[in-house]
Amino acid sequence: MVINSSLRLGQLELAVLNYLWAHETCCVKSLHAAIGIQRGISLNTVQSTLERLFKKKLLSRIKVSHAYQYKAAVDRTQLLTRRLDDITSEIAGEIADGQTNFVLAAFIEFTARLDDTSLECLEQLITQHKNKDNVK
Amino acid sequence: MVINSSLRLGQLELAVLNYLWAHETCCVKSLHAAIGIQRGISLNTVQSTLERLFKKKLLSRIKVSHAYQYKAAVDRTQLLTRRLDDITSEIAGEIADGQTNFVLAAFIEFTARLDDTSLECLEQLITQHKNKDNVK
DNA sequence: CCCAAATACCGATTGACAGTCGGTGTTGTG
DNA sequence: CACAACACCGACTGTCAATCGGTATTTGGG
Repeated sequence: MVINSSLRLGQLELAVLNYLWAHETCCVKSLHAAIGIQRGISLNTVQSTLERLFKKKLLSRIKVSHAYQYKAAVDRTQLLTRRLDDITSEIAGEIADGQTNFVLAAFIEFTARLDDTSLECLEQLITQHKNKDNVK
Repeated sequence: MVINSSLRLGQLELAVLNYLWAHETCCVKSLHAAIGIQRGISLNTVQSTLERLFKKKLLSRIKVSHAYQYKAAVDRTQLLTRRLDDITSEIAGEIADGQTNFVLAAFIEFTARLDDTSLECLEQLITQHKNKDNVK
């Protein structure tokens, strides 16, 4: 019995998502051509991975004639936000009030390492986000 | 062959870390008393988990008479920062220049959900971090 | 100095899950 | 309506956390 609903993704699953984030939509065959062949894996393997991702609600699909057309159901930011939820609640146990500072500290720490302008960029995004709220 | 050096931690491992973050240092026995007994697991299971965490360099230990005294080798913020590295590079493939905006966006998104004052708090931390750099 | 209890360490087993693919069922289209 | 293209199911593997029994080791007391 695992309560942990944490969204664990394998390498192939991530590769599929990355491809779909860059290419909007595609079918199993072209995905296999794009990321499967170079890995020496069969079309069926790609197929299974797509089905797993579909069951996880990370992909949507519509049937076009024979084949499904797959599309990412979440974007990078959404998935990353979900993963942030996962790991912070793992590490914090519960995100209790006032216990969130270490999370923010890690954000700053991480952002500062990216490059020289990242912290400024983060500040701008905060300002933008506040304005968005006001407009609402 | 798995290149993925990603730091995956199980629930018991996390529980151990959480306990050690709150209690500085302790031995296997008291850890078992604190978090093992209520789970109905044996002392050996706790022991194995501690060893696994030690091998992962997440705990340090010193021998006091018979028993080791274990201590967290990383704090919450450090571990979270490492996990941030993991998941962002998973989701981004490579963190290329200029491709980091979605990460910052997720940080903002996540922070904004915490509570009303979190974004202000984040701004303050940014300012503090900048000042720290200047002083250096 | 040696024994027994406390403790560490090793190995085996289980369960979950991604990756992998063969085989079979289904379904449009010529 | 038959065939090709595709989806779906089931099986097997590898990895890793969790679990614990058994054995080696160490130390404090007699």
